[in-house]
Amino acid sequence: MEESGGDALDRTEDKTGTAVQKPGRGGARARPATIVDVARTANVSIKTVSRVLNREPNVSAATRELVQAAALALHYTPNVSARSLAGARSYLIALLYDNPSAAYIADLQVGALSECRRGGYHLIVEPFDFSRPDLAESVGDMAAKLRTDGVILTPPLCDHPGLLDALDAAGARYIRISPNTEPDRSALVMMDERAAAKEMTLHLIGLGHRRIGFVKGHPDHGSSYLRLEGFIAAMEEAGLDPNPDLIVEGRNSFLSGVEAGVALLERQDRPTAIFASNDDMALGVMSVANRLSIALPQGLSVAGFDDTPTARVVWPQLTTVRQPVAEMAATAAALLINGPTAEENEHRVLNFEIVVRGSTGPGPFMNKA
Amino acid sequence: MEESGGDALDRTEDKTGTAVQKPGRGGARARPATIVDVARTANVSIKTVSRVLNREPNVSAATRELVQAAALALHYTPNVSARSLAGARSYLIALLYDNPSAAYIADLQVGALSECRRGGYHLIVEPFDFSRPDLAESVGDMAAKLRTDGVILTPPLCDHPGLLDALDAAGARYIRISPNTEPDRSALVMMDERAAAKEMTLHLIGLGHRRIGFVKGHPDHGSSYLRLEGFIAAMEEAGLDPNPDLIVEGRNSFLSGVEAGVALLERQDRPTAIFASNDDMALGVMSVANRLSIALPQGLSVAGFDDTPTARVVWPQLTTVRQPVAEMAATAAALLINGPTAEENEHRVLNFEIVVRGSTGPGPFMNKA
DNA sequence: GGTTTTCTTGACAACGCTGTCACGAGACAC
DNA sequence: GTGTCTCGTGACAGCGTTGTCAAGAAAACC
Repeated sequence: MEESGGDALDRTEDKTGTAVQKPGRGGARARPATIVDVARTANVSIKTVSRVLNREPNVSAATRELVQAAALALHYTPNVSARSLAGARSYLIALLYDNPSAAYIADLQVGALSECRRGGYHLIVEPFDFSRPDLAESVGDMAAKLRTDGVILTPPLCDHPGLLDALDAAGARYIRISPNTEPDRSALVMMDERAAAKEMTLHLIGLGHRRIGFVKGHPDHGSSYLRLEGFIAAMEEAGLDPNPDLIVEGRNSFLSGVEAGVALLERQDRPTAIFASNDDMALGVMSVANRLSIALPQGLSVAGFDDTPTARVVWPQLTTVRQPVAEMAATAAALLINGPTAEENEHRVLNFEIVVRGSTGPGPFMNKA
Repeated sequence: MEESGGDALDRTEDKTGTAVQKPGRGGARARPATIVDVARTANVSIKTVSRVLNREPNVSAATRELVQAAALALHYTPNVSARSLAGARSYLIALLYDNPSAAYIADLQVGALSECRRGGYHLIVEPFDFSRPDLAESVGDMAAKLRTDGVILTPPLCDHPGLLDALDAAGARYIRISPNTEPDRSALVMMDERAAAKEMTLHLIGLGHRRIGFVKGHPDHGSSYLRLEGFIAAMEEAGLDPNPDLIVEGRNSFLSGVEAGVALLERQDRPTAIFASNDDMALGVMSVANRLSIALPQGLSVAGFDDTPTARVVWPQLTTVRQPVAEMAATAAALLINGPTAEENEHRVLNFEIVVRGSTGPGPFMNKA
């Protein structure tokens, strides 16, 4: 029955200098404790160990403690691959993106990872080129080979119809973050972008601005339209006519912001405030103002959207809208980990925050009381 | 031959109310093709399929093609978990970090992921808090449960001695990026930071600057010392005495850069150029100059280190050192995927690049010819 | 007290793949 | 023609878990 003799898992704990390192190939990996070891130590069946580890019901308190003690003593950690192969869960969540913004992705990861940790899950990141012709196919393959318990889809991937089909076909669960199409197709986590853009516009109007320029976002991004809608809604609500000449289209990049800035600021009746659909473009506008020696915020107010790290690092610091990106990802991960809830395609709407910094200030119609 | 009948993947499309949904668990996922299916289709044994897929020798060309065709037709992708469980490789690489810089991590990922794709590997990202007391233990657990084929360690984790011990004990292969301690303990990928700092300093000197300020990096980061060394070496090589009063310590953050900038620029004999050990601090210095109405680069040259995205987005754009971060990660991943080479603890030194932009310009001693 | 129900536990068969070993068929030597 | 190699292939046993099912023990019922 024993064979417990030579088994004492050879951790390298005892580095007394003798270090009997296996000679063979460099690094012959030490065999980690398995569920069998734990079962033997606790004197129960492996199935019972499995039950304790998975918090299944119908295990006596005494047995449970016995097993837990054994697992702890042996430093046992269940092997993810074996679990995935044998059971229904893989303890893997994939985060898919095709997004040029490092900050955005990093924030997403922070949020998703914090939830993964809580649930003993691991996060696999997979960038995909939105314009690849075989995008849907390769995402489907990924889902098949990894058998992830969930996929988090970020813009713009979350709006790729073929991709969603492929995921459905593979039977993969997924949650979309800030999608713009087919809202009822899956559970999703989003922010009210329209309301945020509206509130930011009202902030500018409240400062006394009337001639306000707007830089639209990339036409491929659905949120571009929502943000524009919010802008227009605010203008109309304030009784202002949004001048179409002051609405120019950008492509979300710094450079396109520069171009937009030139178009808006070289006009004779140049706006006294400009609201750009994202921070990078707002920074482009700011650099143009700088070149034209227009002082901020005295000569021009500029507002952005996203609260990228750069927003805090320029002078003056940029007034912008903070998206709860990490929180959105955390919510998505939690939804995936905890499985489908009562509500099938749940929609979670998270709160934004208007961050007022130095780049916006009183305009010509400010009521100086 | 058949079995194509009842298989038609049960989309939830038809939510007509009758919904013959398998009663048990919701969402019964469509079964992807397995190696058995391919074997049956190609009329060979599963072992032969395995051989073809793994490019093993001793398979006739005819058989190989037969199997490949079958695999393609069935859209077969090997299951990662099964491979990992049965074989020696897990096709998983872990990227470990505890680094506040989103851009740095994003670049690392880009590089590592590109190599992973090539080799059919997947990347698992795992942030770890450097100061956690149980850091080493939890990293060891991770290695045990995931059985990754390799771990990429980034600063500052790559210099945590206990962590390296734990990884060694778990028998995990790892490669460190830009480590500062125990260079011979593992394979590593790095850049010559000292040479880069030296070259940047020479650039400033070449522009005619003599009184050059230096902002040191965070004392916990070993690279801080290397960069300082490079600065001093350049000064001495040019016959200039590095004035200790013009060398101030930062903590790698924008704010610490602001503090350093104040300390340096409010002096009576303020420097005509400042070289900061990273971009964030350089930007802090720039914002101070801005507030003090010192024009760049006429009144002051500023240089950074890292080439963060922000460096291109400020005005004037920041002269800085580009680290090949993505390339370093790609190299590390490739090293892990392709297994140990002849050279045991290989050291790969990659090239940096001095990126001259608008924030540096001629100084008072510029030779106007 | 006998019967039914509930709880606790373990045997055993997957999961989808790779590693090991063995076997038959040619190729080559003598 | 016999023996020895090499090549191409397949049987089969795991890898470390979970799911299913059955069985014994304890509790609850009438």
